[in-house]
Amino acid sequence: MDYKDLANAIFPNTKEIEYYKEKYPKRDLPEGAIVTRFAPSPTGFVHIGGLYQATIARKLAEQTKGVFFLRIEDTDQKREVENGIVGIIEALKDFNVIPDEGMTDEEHEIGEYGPYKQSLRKEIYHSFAKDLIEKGMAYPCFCKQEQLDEMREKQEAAKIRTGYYGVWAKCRHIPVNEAIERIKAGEEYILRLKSPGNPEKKIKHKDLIKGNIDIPENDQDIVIIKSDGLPTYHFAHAVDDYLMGTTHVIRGDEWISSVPLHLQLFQVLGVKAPKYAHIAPIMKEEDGAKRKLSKRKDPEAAVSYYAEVGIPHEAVSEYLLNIANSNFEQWRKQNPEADISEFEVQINKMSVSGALFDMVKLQDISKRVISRYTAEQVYEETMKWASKYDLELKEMLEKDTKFSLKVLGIERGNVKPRRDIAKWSDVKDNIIYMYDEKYFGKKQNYEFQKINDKEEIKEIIQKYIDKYYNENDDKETWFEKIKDLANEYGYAREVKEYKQSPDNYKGHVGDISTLIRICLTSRSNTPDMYEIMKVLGKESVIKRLNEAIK
RNA sequence: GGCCCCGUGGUCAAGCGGUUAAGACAUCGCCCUUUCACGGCGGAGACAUGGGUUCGAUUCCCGUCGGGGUCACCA
Repeated sequence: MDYKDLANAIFPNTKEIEYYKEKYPKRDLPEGAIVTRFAPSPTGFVHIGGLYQATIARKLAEQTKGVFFLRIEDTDQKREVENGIVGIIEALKDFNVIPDEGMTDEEHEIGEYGPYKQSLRKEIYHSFAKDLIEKGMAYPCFCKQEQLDEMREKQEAAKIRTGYYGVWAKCRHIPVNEAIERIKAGEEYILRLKSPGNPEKKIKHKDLIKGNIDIPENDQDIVIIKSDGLPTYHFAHAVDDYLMGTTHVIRGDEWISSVPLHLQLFQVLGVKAPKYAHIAPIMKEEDGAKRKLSKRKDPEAAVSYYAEVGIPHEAVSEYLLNIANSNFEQWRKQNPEADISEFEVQINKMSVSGALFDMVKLQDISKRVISRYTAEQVYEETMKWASKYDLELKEMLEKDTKFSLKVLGIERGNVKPRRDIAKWSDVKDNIIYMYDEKYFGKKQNYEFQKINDKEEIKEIIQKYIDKYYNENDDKETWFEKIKDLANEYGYAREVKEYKQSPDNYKGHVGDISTLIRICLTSRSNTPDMYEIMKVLGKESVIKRLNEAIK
């Protein structure tokens, strides 16, 4: 009895690994092409850090005319979530991260290197596991969970390294014929790697982001096939990324400590390992301590959050690129109109330590992005958002599209566009006072400023309506008239005049226009008042002014 | 605890033995301006710490401190 018999006892009918090696030939790609992937578990939830990795991976593949694929890592059935795959695909799509290969919905996929869902690749893993057993590099382990726990306790008590290795790896030394017998007798088992590593020695690993790191070799006999027949992450990673021709593995740096194991796996499999780029996580500060953005505690950890509050996906992508390569900012300054697909990501410029997530900065970027939009784009995007999250806003906007477009177009499209919308959820509060149906019928709270004497207000506004306001005036005339009005009531026509000799005046033209602004909108801060009056139209303007002095 | 990574203003970050230590966001002041937003100008604000190496260290080495990651039949 030898390893071959053992292998056959465990996997009586699997294909030879040669079969798979031929089925998935080396990819025919130009020199230097990067093949990479995003490989999430199908929980439906995409973490901002995951999107970050996927964004980088997507761009790297694109830049080198390589391939970016989506692989679903569903080897842990406990974590399965219904429609988890679609959730991920949709989330990626929202941010314009489109895989070249991989799952396209819960069942379908594109690409020649599939299946792209690990649970469908069981036989493949079995073939490779069998090959390892034949070579004496893997073995069945019959240890029960309790035995493992007990072992750990002993190790902890003795203050030595925990785990299944060396003398602790009891099943490693079970004779082949005994193992076969126990398997035939129906005893439960899993498969472990017979690690050839020596922790006294260190491997030198050159990470694309972190640079040189020396880590002790792995000597843990980790499990490669679980009792449900599915592989562990580590084994699946090695087999899949070999077969799928992955050249670069881009993943979170929590994986860095398993690099020795992974390298060893590729080594025992006798295949070339990919290059690794370990990305620092996106962190959050809480109570003075840094920690990873948490799925449970931080709503902003989920990419869906940004859609919910209405931050445009370009803004999120820009922010992510900004964290990835700090020269992005400079590039954006030089190419304000360019599409972000034109920006080239350099992996070696990525930060080695985790950045704190900065919502303020994101919103600043978002304001910039939105300020470049036309009124039509703002309308369209806001409508998209509102129809999901704010029906009142949707109704308000679509009731009179032309009017809404005019409202959204105020101080937009010029050289210095307004920069006051960071997210679609800001829009409503920004413009609601422009809508008569929302404005009237509600008690307005006029917070008068310098001019707050009721009688004086009444007089001034009435005078403005009767004598000065004309909806056909051009901006210059319109403002001249406000100056005249100011003058008539003892307010300086020019602010400068007033500042030179404040004793001669009750105030200046600014006080008058502020008064009109408040009476018109019930707000003291608004965009350009001339434009507002134009958009509102005569009827509404007069009605509003009258309402204020009622 | 073992192993690994990291440590430049509040935040993100340039820097790679000699710099007045960039820039962006935030903050403050001034200017522009009928308010706000925009824009312009300016201010404050940093190399965690102790030892080396060196003519010279933010840059290189070691220790300390601090932060993070990882030690599963989860990924």
